[in-house]
Amino acid sequence: MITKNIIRGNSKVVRNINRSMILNLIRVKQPVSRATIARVTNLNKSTVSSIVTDLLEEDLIFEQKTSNPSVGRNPLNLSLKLGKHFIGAISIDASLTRFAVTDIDGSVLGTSSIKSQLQNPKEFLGICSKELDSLTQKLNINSLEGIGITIAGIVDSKNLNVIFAPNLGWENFHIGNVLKNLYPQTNILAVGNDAKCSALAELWFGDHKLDLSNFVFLQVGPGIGSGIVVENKLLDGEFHASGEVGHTIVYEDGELCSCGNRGCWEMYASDSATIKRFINQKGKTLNQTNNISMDYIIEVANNGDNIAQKVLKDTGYYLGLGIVKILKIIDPQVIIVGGSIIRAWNFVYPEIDHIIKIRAFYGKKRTISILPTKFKIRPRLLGAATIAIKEIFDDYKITN
Amino acid sequence: MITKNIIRGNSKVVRNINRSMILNLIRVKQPVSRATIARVTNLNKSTVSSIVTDLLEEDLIFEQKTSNPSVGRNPLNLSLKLGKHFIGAISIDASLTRFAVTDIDGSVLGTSSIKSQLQNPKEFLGICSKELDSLTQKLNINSLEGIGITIAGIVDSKNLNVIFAPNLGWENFHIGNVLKNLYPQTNILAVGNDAKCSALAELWFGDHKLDLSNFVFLQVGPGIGSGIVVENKLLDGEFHASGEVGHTIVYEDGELCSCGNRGCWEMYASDSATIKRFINQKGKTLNQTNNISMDYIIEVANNGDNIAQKVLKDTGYYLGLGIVKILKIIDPQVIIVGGSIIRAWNFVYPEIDHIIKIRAFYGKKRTISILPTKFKIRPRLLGAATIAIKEIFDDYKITN
DNA sequence: AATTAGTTGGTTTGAGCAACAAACTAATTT
DNA sequence: AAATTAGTTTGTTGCTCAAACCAACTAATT
Repeated sequence: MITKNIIRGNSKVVRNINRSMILNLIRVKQPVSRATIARVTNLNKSTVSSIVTDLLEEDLIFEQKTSNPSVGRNPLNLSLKLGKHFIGAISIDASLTRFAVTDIDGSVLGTSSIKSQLQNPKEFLGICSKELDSLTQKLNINSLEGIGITIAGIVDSKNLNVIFAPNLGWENFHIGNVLKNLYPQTNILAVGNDAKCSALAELWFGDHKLDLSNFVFLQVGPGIGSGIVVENKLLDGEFHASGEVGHTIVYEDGELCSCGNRGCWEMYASDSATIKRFINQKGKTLNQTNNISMDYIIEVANNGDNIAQKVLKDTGYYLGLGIVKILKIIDPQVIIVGGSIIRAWNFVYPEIDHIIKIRAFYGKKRTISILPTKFKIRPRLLGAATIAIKEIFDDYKITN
Repeated sequence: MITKNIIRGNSKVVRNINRSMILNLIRVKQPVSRATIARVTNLNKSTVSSIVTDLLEEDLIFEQKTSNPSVGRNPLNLSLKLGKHFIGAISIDASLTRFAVTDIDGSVLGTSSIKSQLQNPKEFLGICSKELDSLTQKLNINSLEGIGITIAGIVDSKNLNVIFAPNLGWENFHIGNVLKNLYPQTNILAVGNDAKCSALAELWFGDHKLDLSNFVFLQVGPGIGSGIVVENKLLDGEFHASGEVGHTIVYEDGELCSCGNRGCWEMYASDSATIKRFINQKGKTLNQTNNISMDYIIEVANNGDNIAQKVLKDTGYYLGLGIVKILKIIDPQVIIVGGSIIRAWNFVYPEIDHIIKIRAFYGKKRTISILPTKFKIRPRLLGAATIAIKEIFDDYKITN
């Protein structure tokens, strides 16, 4: 229904919209002057000045003199003020739970990690909160402006509810209530799916040269997940389950998957699948098979191991099969890939590119970039920070 | 980039947002009173009155007395005013071009059709304009408020440019320029892809009980296309090519497709594929094979023909294969299907449903409806009207 | 070195617009 | 007549906007 989820306009909303537009502009284009902001936003100079005054008072930005090489009065450069507002990020995985404290520009101030203990989610969140507090204290930070958590599973981010996280064994867990108890003072408490939040992290803190607004983040790990961004917004899905690409079928009657079906994409292109193929093809030449990792395969491939190279190339081919399906349905600008596999990009990418060239754009004059993520820390951990930071910067937007 | 495509707020924008919110509310919930509008929109009563006065003056709505069973002054019911503003709709196909004139509620006042002559697109549009004019005159209508056109191909709706329409043999045809010449007086000239506009038609004029906002319209014809609606907006795609599902591969190394690849979905689930399978399985028992149509197959299936029934059931199975892929990526509320195949729904649907139950929601407690469209005229023709009507009703929206 | 014109950045002022709140009128039931 | 609901009128508030203004700089001229 067209009348759903529509927000009425009034002067306060207008102010918030313009405020967040200016704040985001400063974040992305910093340093930037009031005059430039007025030019690119089409807002009146006086309006910009008024909002900038507010932002300065809120300690979100600061002003700095510059020398302009051209004529005229020198602009006053505006930039984000760091060291004032801090964010706690938690990424919960089946095995490991990672922590980070970041500034509002996504820069990481410190990290730590503990083993996940998932039997009692409420209790475990208490342990997480202690770990995050100790990390915060170690960094001499008094308090956190917001806390973001990413989870490998289906999450209702609006109602802070973990709907279904089979890898964690959690189902219908109202994480929001627990968080509000642990952090009664903290205004911003945000939870999201790991792949979706990784996509958000790319949108907010990824390579700005890419000018991302429509793209897919593909998370390749033990399984395959994705986050789809359409016109700067996450595609959430009616039941918060969009982008569950790992179990799309690429080979009818293919390999049996844990989901009960045959031929799921992640039976071919995930890390588990790559490792399994490597072990199978190596046969008995391997001493022990139980600790073969992606890192190991990539290392021996780089050292000239033919089988490892073949296995990685095949993974590239399999990745391509699924990526083409995504391209045809979503038609994104770019696909960004995260996971161990990107460290084998030299083996993997040519295969992906090849299959895309054959299959994706018959008759159409276009190409697409498939790029590895450039983040230094796990995208899902930066994603946890992003989903909280987003609430500081983002407000309503006007679209058509 | 987050700062792209953002519109600044000011009082004019606010007025337009609230105006279109109220107008759409009247359209969907009519008849409805000012008081009710104020309640559901949270707008102030006086604001509602002011905007309603404007809409009455513009002849878009009218007022009617009612008797209220409860206490208090009786509300004045507001409804859309019909018979004032008319829309011309054109749907251009490889073989046939259809015309309709509709009112602003999407009700069809008259239709006609001509053979498509696609060699010279500019000339053909001239012929179309004459046909539409004569239909308009026949209906005693003076002028059209807007004209909408749907095309089987990739269309840049913003710039009114047909980028690539292989079935029509058109490429990079700036249809907007031609239209502006033919209709210099008409403010609203809109062009779109047929499947996408069919989805718009479902959003605007489909079954309101469904409360659609996230769904996929699946167009099954000689090929398979789709239109994806996310939060009441069409997913357009970076190159306007989203939803091109017909050439996603369902069988690796399957049937050779005209696109050069093997195993494309439309080689199995389209009408052409269904007809081909019917002819093959009937073998030499058919007198002539060149005029076998979907209608024929459905008719004999209803009359008990086992092979026809089997062929249609198989089409249902194949449709299911591709639908599951869409579900996993988009996670819509509903999928609405259009095309001849829906007249065989009793044969087709159980197969679709069966494969979805097996494949789509492993471990998750949910279901999804796959429904046939309920429109009386071709969805793509109503879609052509919709894309023009949309411009009367829709303006900027505030979202978050 | 001093002066003046021109240019650009940013602020102040007042006008205009739209939503809002509160007080009002209107019409109906109990 | 009292209560209730619908819709209008009036004055206020908060926003953006336009234009005039001040500030600070360069470039050209004296």
